[in-house]
Amino acid sequence: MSMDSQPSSISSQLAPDHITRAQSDLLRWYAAEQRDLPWRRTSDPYAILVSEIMLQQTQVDRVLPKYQQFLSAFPTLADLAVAPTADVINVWVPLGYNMRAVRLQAIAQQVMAQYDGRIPDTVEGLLSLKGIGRYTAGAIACFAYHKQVATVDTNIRRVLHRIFIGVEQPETALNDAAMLALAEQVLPPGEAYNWNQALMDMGATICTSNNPRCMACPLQEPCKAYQEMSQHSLFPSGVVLRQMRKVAEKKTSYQSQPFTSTNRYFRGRIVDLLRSLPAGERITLTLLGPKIKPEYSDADQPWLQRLVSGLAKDGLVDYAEDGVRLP
DNA sequence: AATGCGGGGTA
DNA sequence: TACCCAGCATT
Repeated sequence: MSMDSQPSSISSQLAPDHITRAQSDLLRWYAAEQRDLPWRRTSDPYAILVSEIMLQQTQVDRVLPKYQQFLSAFPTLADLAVAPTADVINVWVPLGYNMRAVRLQAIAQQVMAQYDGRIPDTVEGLLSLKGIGRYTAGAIACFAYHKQVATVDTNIRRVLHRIFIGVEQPETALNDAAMLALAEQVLPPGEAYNWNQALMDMGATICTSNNPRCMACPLQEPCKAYQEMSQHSLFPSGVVLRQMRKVAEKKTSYQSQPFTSTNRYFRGRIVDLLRSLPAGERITLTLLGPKIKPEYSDADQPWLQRLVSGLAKDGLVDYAEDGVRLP
């Protein structure tokens, strides 16, 4: 067999006892140390959906209060589907990535229309909803419907790499398909829910990106990265990882403009300004400009118009002749 | 494969 | 300051 000249299947190199050891160690740790999170106390697919959209690129601590507020404002999928979009955008502050709010409501509307109000329970069905990618689809299938599916987010990617491959280096990075294959290979039968949650708890509290607490880690023995680093006396690991990141970053380093001059910054300013207006009220671009940019001049009008058009295209604002407002 | 998209917390 | 984060869609 000469088929694996490519490292296309890292999982074929994994020893079965290595896998089972990592599984039992991590599941035992999770049983004792798991975080108490509200979306782990429910299997309401709608609540899980809300939590997963909020958690995209957003830390748990920041989602916690907003999760409760959002469910109070829109207790069911049907409530969310018929709510004014402006209300949804208003509740979203300050989570950021405001398009998520619009897409979440669009998902609710699509599920009402196409799925009789029932959120799909398969990865394939979930992927048909705009705003739900492979991670979120896997998470909802697993956490709401207890399907035995693997799913890979940034935490799980990092933790699996360190346990089963070693310290992350540019050459050892797996592409998405290979990483998902690894995640499927090591998924403990019948334990997908606990395993996926455990990997994320591990990544968030012990096996962090820059400064992992390896000395407090319950997987020292089965962890390839730990063995690697201890062999070369590379602890404390945070120093090593940060150093490696610096080297990797050198290649792609570029001079970026200050955030407060970016498109993204001003989009945020505009939406935030519109949120402060009385419900339904529009504001003209001429009045809007100086409110989001102190040194605004007439020459900036085309710039502002492009900005607002972009927001309208994303469904974040309602842009008409006589001004702009939340949709 | 690269880019746009928010915002707050942290070293 | 720069980096980080339960990603996704678009190009």
